[in-house]
Amino acid sequence: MTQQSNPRTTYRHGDLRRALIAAGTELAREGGPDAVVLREVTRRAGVTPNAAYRHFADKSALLWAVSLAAQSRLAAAMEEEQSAIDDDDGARLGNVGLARAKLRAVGAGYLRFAQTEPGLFRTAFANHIDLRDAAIEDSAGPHGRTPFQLLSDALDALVDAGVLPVDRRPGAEFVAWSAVHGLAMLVIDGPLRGLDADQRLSAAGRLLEMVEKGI
Amino acid sequence: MTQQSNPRTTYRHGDLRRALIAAGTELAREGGPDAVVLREVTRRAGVTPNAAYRHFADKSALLWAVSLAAQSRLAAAMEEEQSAIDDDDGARLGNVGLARAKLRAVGAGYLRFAQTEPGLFRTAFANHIDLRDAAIEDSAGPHGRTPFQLLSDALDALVDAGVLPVDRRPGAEFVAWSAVHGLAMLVIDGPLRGLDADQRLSAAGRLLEMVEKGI
DNA sequence: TGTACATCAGTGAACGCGCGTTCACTGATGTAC
DNA sequence: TGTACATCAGTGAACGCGCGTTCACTGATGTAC
Repeated sequence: MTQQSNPRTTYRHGDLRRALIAAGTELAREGGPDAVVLREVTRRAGVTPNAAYRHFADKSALLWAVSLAAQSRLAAAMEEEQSAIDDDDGARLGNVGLARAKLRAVGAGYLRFAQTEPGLFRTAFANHIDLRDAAIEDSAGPHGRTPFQLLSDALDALVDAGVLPVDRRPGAEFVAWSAVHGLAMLVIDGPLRGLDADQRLSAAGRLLEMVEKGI
Repeated sequence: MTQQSNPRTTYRHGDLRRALIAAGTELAREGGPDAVVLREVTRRAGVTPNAAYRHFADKSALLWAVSLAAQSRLAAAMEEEQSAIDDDDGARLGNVGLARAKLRAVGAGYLRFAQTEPGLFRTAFANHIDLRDAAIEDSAGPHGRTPFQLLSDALDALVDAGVLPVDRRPGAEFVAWSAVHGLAMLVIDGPLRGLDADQRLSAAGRLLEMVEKGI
């Protein structure tokens, strides 16, 4: 687990920057953004605290990098959910059904990630980062799309399929995102924590239904 | 501002518990839950740090009390928004319109509070408190209803008015709350921070519209 | 191919800080007689 | 009404802790000749 168990043979580390982000991500996974403590990160990387300053200006720069990594994993979870829709489904559902399914997958992936990785989820939103910023390539998933871009893509597809009127497209990502994000927050951190898996799934289904109907 | 400017003449404070909660609430207002630091709270109350231990078991008990106070203010903001609907409106809108307006006011009050008091808003949700717990009277607003109860009341009224089918009532608070909570979080803390007042208002309107249509 | 040397990633020790919490105490208040 | 006393809210001093950050350093690496 720790780098200590796999000790450096050389004086130099080799890829400390990556190792620090990895250790920080692991800490974030376990305890959210507050758990990303510089000294503990370096400890896990098997390195002196001050070594981190060769790679990051300060602690907040490190946390920022960890947050981007968390966003990237969120994007990956969303893509994964989408790719579970295979070609057969596509043929069966038709253009309209497929577009709906893709949007639903975006939301489902988002909610699944929040529930299975609450620490990373909270870290992704920790530093007041603007997720819409497409320039931040480190926050993208396997296919190079950020979480926000994946949502936008799905909404665009909904317009292309003729499901969503063009004049309702602007601003649609805000309300769709809000609904899904809110449920995620209430379930992992907030007053809906008590819900069991079934209740959560049904709330998620009900919510995605509301988004489809009300958007 | 500080108790120092209004120094105790007596050895005993008189109402330290209340004063500590007030100071803690002020700190939460300024910087969210992390700003509620025991030593700073006592400093503002003009009292030694250890004096707090006469009234709270430890720091987390103090933060809990502050969080309840924040929830109470949230409830007050929601009630305030509702009471802006006067009798004239009621007569004009009719039963159905009034029920809709009341629900909309719940959401609008929630969003307004999040935007004008982001520190308190975040503190209200800080300690993994179950907002549904009706027994916690300290979190209620002026009329003795908690935020969750106000939402439930509004949804019940929607059923009574025949707007919301009875069989869609169960679980409705989860999705309605999620949508509003999500927008609040994204706007105050998250990626929608950049929105100006107009954009926020329009996003809020659009969101509440989605809830009404999709619930 | 071998040696001298500049580079710069990581070391080791130390700093000041503010935190939450504990201890034995003091002295204002309200009550019993 | 006046005095003795128990109560307990707030004091003063101190603790150990882990944090982020800075300093002058060391020694592995890659490059120039």
